[in-house]
Order: sequence, then structure tokens, then C-alpha cells
Amino acid sequence: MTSLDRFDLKLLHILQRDARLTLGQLSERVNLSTSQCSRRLARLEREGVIQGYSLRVSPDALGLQVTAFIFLSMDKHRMDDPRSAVAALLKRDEVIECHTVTGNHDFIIKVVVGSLGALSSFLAEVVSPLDGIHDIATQVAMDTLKTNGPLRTD
Amino acid sequence: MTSLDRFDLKLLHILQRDARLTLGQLSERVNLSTSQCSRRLARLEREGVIQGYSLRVSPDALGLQVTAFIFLSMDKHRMDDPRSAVAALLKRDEVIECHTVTGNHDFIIKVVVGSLGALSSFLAEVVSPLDGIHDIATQVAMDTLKTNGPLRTD
DNA sequence: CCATTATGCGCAATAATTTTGCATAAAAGT
DNA sequence: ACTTTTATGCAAAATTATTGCGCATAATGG
Repeated sequence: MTSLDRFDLKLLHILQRDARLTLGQLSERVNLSTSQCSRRLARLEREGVIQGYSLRVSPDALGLQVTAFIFLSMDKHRMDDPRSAVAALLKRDEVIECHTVTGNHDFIIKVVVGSLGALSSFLAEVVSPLDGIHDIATQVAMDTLKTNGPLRTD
Repeated sequence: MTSLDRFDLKLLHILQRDARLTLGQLSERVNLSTSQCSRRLARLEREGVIQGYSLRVSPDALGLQVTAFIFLSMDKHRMDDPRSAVAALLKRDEVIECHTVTGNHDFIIKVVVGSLGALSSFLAEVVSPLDGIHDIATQVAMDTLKTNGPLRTD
């Protein structure tokens, strides 16, 4: 078990918002020396609290203009192993997120693609052919008010 | 307009997966000098292709064990300005993502909170009190098969 | 089609940042 | 209270990032 004190939480709070601050800038804000910040971060990484560092890229700049949520229901017997039921989906770069959920559907899947045409192809060529599909519903995002929001640290 | 050549795309592809590679490591993989990688990244940041750098933090380590999707419908007249209709939500740290969507509901909102109790409080104290709410539906994620997947770059 | 200009490049010097050895101080355990 | 462990800051060392410069290549314009 890993316990996080207020310094750790503050580091995580700040770095979630800008992971490119230098240790110098970080140390000012949390009131610790740079060396200690460095060591604490190393520990948080080692213990898996920090899972990685990534870029936020503008989807538009990549020509990805459509975000959609796909709701999937499977035939009952396919749900003993949810992961393998949608294994083919998880590998696809269009799939940003995939969860099993309570409610009418079994999976909720977030995809980001170039166009409505690409969404349509994805549904027809990747989702529909999956084994044991019972139902597919799709909702297209028109306006993204917030994404990749940081987790609360307090 | 910003055009991205194969080097830019390769940089974005790699850094989305690990934004902490050094310019040296990066330069090997893309076959460019470190100085040129540095300059290209500076440009991508300047032009907004790279929107920022962030941490992937383990929700569990922060005691955040519940991910849920909240579906919100508003009274018709509240939807002329979607953003202000949910402005109070966007500020909240529990809200990771918020979109307007096609279909039965107006908004889809992803939240990450500590417990089902916290989810319940959030719904009762933050969502329900919003002005002009017509309907609320919630789906709790049981298993997260993929999150924060990188965008496709090709 | 050549001249001019602009853009992209790598190298090497410089600057900035991160990591580590070490001594000290604070906590924790006995 | 005493010992052991853990956390800390400082300063040196190592690593990494940035920039000036000269050269090449490609785009622009006459």
C-alpha cells in the first residue's frame, strides 16, 4: 500500500495540469528542494501512482473531427469474459476508451475518427463483425466542453 | 493552417505514448538530430498541435474507485447556450469529460469519484440542482478496459 | 531557367535541468 | 532515552535541452 502525503498530492495536482514544469518551478510551488521533488517523483513512478506521461494533442490538427460514443450489448453468453469479447476493439487506435457498464448496454466505447464516414466504416467493418453482438447504438459528440480533465487530488 | 509531415506525425505518435523520452531517444527513433526534434516540438507547441503535457495518474492510488457516465437532458430552452447550462459542472474536479451529443440526451458527462456514495452526493448536490434539468440517467463503469488511448496519427 | 530567398538541417558550444553523494535532521520503533 | 530508519537540503556531477552557425535543399519570383 502506498500512502500519499500532502506533498505527493500537491505534486500530482500540479503535474496533471502541466507535466513539463521543471523541478525548479515545482519545488517553489510545493516548498521542497528540487532534489526531494525528483526523489518523490521517482517513487511515485516506481510505485505506479504515476502511470506515465503523455501529450495532449489537438484532434483537429490531426484531422480527427468526430468524437462518438458507441454503446454495445452482447449476447448473454459472451459476457463471461468481457475483455476477450471486445479484444479486437481495444487494439484499434480509433478507440480511446472502453468500459463495461451497468444499465441497458454492456460496453461504452469512446472513439475519435476523421469524419462521419470514417465512423460509419468503423461501425460496419470493425464493430458489427464482432462475435455475439446483440445491439449497437451510437451517439456523436457535437461539442466537447471538457476532455482529459485532471483527477481530483484532495 | 498547420501541415504535419511524417516526422511530425512520428513525433506525436511516440510522445503520446511516452512524453518523457529524451530528445536523444526521440532522435534515434525518428531519424532526426536532437536539435531538429527540439525545434519541431517547439513549433508544434507554438501552433497548438501539442496542447500540453500531462500525467497519467492511477485513480486507485488517489482513492478514486468509481467511474460513471451521466446522461443529462435539459428543458428545450436551456439548450441555446449549452456551455452555460452546465458551466457549474465543468469547474468540478469530478468531471473529467463533458460533451453535447446527438440522441435522446443532451450531454454525456464522465465523472471519477471515490465511491458510489460520493457519486450519489454528486448527483444530488451538484447535478440535480442545475437549472432546467429535464432528465438524468447514470451508468457506472464496472471494468475499464482502456482509457486515455492515444489518437491515431496516420 | 537561373537567381534569390526562405526553410530545414546537423554539429558543436552553451545553457538549463536532473540526479546523486553526502551530511544533517526529523520520525519511528524498541 | 537510544537506535534505526526515513526524509531532507546542498552542492557536485551527469544528463538533457537549446541556440548560433554554416551548409544544403527546396521553394519563389523574375
